[in-house]
Amino acid sequence: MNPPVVRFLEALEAMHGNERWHWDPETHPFEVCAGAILVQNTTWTNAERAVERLRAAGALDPVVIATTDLNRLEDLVRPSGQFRQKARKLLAFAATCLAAGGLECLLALPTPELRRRLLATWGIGPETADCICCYAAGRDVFVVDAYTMRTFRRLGVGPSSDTYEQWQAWLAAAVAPHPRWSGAAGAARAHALIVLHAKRLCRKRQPRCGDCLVRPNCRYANEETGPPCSQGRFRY
DNA sequence: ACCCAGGGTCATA
DNA sequence: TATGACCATGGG
Repeated sequence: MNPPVVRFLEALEAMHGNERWHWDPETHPFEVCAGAILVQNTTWTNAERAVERLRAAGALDPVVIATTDLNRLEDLVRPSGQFRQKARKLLAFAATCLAAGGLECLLALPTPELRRRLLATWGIGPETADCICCYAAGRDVFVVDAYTMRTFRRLGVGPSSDTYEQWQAWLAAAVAPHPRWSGAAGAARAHALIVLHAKRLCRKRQPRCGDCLVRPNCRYANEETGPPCSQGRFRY
């Protein structure tokens, strides 16, 4: 276990614990999967528009997706950007579902096999696969994304080697066996908090270090040539 | 009028 | 295996 990392997560809980996260446990698994694909390299607001359009069309379902005309699908997911690619990615994921005997069967597979099948699906890479494992299948899998790497790099901690797998293993080792942050629920909670934190305070540009409880322990916030930190006028 | 966002694929060397 | 082009909408 890595105490500074655990303390960091506790601080995130204090700052963002009351915020709502767009994938609560009752979100339908297919909606989570579609969202994970549609949010690739875009903002959540754009992805959410596409999800709502799919919902309105009754297309948050692998069978419906698989039987929907490609042009129609492209039109539905247009607001998420890269709509031609993403329409094909949804089709490919729907095919993976059907090949497994349905979404429920796919998500019931053992984690290694589930991850293998997701990664073998065109359009699904490590991050999207782990997002689905964690939030749709409820597995003990850490999601590594741009937010995760940015916040931990700024904090001044991280794996020695800068690959996706190294970050993932480092995170898992950093929290285990802490009951609150390890395990499936812990991994999901930690990632959700990191995303909220990176969006609201630890932003790429104009980070609001002045509002951040972690500031005393953050390398980035205390650099001599300091980042442009705003002064605190933000309440928790 | 820029610039970039919670990636992934493909071509090239 | 490493790097870069490409995808494309919407918000700052």
